[in-house]
Formats: sequence, structure tokens, C-alpha cells
Amino acid sequence: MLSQATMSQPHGAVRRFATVPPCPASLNSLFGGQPVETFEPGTAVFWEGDEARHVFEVVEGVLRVFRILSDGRRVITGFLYPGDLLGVSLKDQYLYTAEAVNRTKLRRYEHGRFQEEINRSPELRPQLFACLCDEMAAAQDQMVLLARKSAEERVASFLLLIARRLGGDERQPVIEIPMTRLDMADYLGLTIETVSRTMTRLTNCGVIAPSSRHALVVRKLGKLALLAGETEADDKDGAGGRAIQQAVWPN
Amino acid sequence: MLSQATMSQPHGAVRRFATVPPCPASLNSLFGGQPVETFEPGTAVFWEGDEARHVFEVVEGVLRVFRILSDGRRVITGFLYPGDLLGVSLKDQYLYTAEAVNRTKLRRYEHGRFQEEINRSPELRPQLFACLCDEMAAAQDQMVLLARKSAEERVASFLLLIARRLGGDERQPVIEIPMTRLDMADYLGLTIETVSRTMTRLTNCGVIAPSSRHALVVRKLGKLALLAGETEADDKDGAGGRAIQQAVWPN
DNA sequence: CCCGGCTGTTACAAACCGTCACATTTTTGC
DNA sequence: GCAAAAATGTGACGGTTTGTAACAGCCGGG
Repeated sequence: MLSQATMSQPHGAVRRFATVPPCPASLNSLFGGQPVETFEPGTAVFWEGDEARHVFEVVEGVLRVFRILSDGRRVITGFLYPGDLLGVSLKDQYLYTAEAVNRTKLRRYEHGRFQEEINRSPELRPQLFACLCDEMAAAQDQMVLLARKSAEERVASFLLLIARRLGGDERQPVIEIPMTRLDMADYLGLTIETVSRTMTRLTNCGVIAPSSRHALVVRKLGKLALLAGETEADDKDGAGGRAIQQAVWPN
Repeated sequence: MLSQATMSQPHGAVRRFATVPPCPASLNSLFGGQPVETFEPGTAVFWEGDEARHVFEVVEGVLRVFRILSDGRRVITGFLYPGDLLGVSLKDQYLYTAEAVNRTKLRRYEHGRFQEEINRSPELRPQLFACLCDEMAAAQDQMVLLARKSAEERVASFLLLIARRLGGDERQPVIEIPMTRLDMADYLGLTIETVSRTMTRLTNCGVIAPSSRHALVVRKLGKLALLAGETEADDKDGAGGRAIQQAVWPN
């Protein structure tokens, strides 16, 4: 079963199995023969409104996926990491812009052929379906974060997400943050100042320790999970066993 | 092609074709033979964490779909209307609670059989896929709303969504709002007071006019669209042709 | 018919976060 | 390397939204 706590996947951006090796009839194998294209930091893979001709697989690097309101406000709906798919759940045109955060390598697959392959293979279909489910679950988590979480909870949630993705099961994972503070802010629905201040506060509390500007160490993973305000008590770390009061909403 | 501006569809809740009549090989026909079950206002169809045994079709009434944080904060990720599907994009357990807003009638379909039908039919699959795409698009819209829109823009966006869903193409549609202010607040990431104040302001501006407590008339649809802060200029109403400054984000 | 509970509205003070400003660090271009 | 530009950190201040509270309106029950 797929892990549910993946990075928020935007529309059409799908996290695939990280643990399943590519076998002939897996989503992974589809892109195998395609040439690798490189995108420099800040360059767009496609723009919102472009005709959706291709599906992409992230081979290396990180992408940001966003939409922009008419007055310039930007909303990043997700970040894509190696192994993720981009441009799947679309019909005729992309609903968002995809841009390289750092130097990124992609494989491209023609959209119509992708659909055909999926349609043809009873093995690929459940994989794709599971990916879409994960994508929706991540979108839901993000809605919860944006609708009801405080600035501190948002930043903590974000760091926790990256820590779980990159840090494995370590107790004090070292995590890389390739995106800028502005990217984080536009992803979390905050300003760069608030992100900056909040991370400073987390540092002063000893929850995190800055390594370089784009990397840090999570010193108290359990504390971070508590600050993230999660429903589930993923409390493998013994840093604080707060009682979970099951919320029963009066109707 | 499906309309993109549908009500935000939560995980597994899919808006189907409203214009396509049920034909033997359509999603609509699957539920045809199932008995209709009635849910009283406030009763749950299922709870977050329940084993996902069934897929539902909304026949009549409105549902709210939500998640609750450990301290009681509630986030409504979407409302479901007649014709919508519930519980599709899930694997083993429901990720949210579904509750009847008003008296609701549903048809139930066993989850495994639903999957089989989809797998078997090459006609049903693209329909389901298109539904999932709409669902993701709606989730994205909601993320934009929650991340960057002001209280007024959120309320305006919500009213516009309902107006377009129910009011058809009328210039001054009468729209029903079966949900409470608390539901609206938990959907829009606001408090009931803010929702109330904002609607009062919209009334004073002449944009809307209250009909009853759970119904109102949209007097200036174009103005409402402007207040909603949409990217696209859906300016069929001549109520104000503000210049759209295309935002080019400096990288 | 009146009453009690629930929902919705309005006012006011408070909190959180955004805005503005500037110092500091890092990166970029030459 | 050096200077310019960009990104980041930090503080003071203000605005939007929230929280608290009181009141009004609707609805069902006695």
C-alpha cells in the first residue's frame, strides 16, 4: 500500500512507487526509453493554458507547480521530486505552470500514447489509479493546512513532509530545502517574512538546527510532528505523548 | 468537455456529466438498479477511518465532506450535489467523513464490484478519469482560494460557484444555500462571523440580495466574478471591464 | 400562543500575520 | 576577487481577521 503522507501532488503530478523496482509492466518502465531533457533553474517546462501534449517523469531535481492570480499572487500547489509524474490528470490543456527549482532532468512521453498504454494494460491501470488517489490525499492535506493551520503549524508540516520524504526513518534527519523562502511562502500561503521568523523560532526552540541556507537538521522530530498539528499520532519519537482528544462535532 | 468550474470535489467525490443522459455504458447507469437510502440532516454516511466498502451516488440532497484536526478544527473539503459520486478515489479506508447537510438520498455500490466494472469497460474508464480530473481541478481552485484570497474573495468565489451550478446562465440567478454559516466558514477557512459580515457587505453593495435565510439573489453576477478575483475574465456580464494585467513573475 | 434553543448578525477589543523598512548574507556577473 | 544584485533575516507598525459577547430572528415544542 502506498504511503499517504507524500509531498502534495498537484493536478496531474503523481508520486509513483519508490520502493517497487521498475518491471516491464510498471509505470516506471514506460519512460525508460525516452531521452532525458535538462531544464535550468527557473525555466518553465510548460505554462498554464498550454495545450497538454506530454506527460513527464522527473528523473532528477525538483520542480514547482503553481498558478497565478490576475494581480500577481502566486500559489504553489506542489513540488515534484524524482520519481514523480507530471501532467497526467489533464484533458486538453495544462491548468498550471511547471518550473524547475534547480537543475532538473525529465523524460517526456506523448500524452495520447500514454493514455493508450494505460488503456491497454490492466497492470498499469491500478498503479495509475493508486497514484491519483495519493495525489488527491495530498491535495486534501494541503487544504487542511491552508484552511485551518497557523503559520507555525504550516512550516512544521512542510518540514515534516520533507523530512519523511528524504530523511527516511532517522531520528534526526538532515533535510535539503532546494526551494527559496518565497517558494515556501507561496506553497504555505504565507509571506517570506513569516516563514523566516517562524523558522528562526523553531531554531531557538531547538526543534531544528540550520545546516546551510538550504539544508537543516531536524533535532526533535516528535516535537515537530506535534507542532504540525496532525490528527494521527505518528508518535514514534518519544518526545511528547499528548493525549488525543477525539473530536465529536455537535450537530 | 467537462466544465472546469464545478463545486470543489473532495477525495473520491466525483462530479459526473450532468448533460449526458444515462446510457447502458455510462457511470450513471451503474447505480440504476440499487435501492435508494435516505439520510436525515446531520447523519453520517461514513466516518474518516472507516473501511471503504462502498461507492455512493448522490440522488437527492447535499452532503458535506470534511476532516477534523485533533483539537476540533474542522475543514470541509467539498460539498456534494445530486449526480456526484462519493468514495471513488480511495483504497482501503475513507480519508474523511461524509455527512448529510439536509435530507439526502443515496445509492450504494459495492467498492470491489465498482472497480471491476471500471476495469472491464473501456467506455466507463475515460468517464471516470475525466471525473477525477475535474475533482483535481476543483481541489486546485480551492487551494488557490485558501492560500491567497481575502475573506471577501472567498465568499464571492463560493457564491459564484453555487450560482453557476444552480443558476444556469441567468443574469440574476436565485441560489439556494442549504448549508449553515458554520459549514461555509469551515469550507472557506474563515469564521462564521467573518462570513456573516462579508455577506452583509455584499448585500449593502447591491451585489446580492437575501431572499430567505438559505436563499439569495445574485444581482450583479459580473461584479461578483470580479470580487472573486478570478484569473480568467469570464466577463459575459457588462458590469465592469477592469483591465487584466497579465502577471509575469520575475524569476 | 408563548417560550427555549439554535442560528445568524453586529460591535468592540485583541491577536496574528502582512507591510514596510533596512541590515546582513549569499549569489551572480564581470 | 570585486561589485552589484538577489535572497534572507529582523524589527516596528498597521490592517485584516479573529475571538468574545450581546442581541435579534427563526423554528419547534409545550
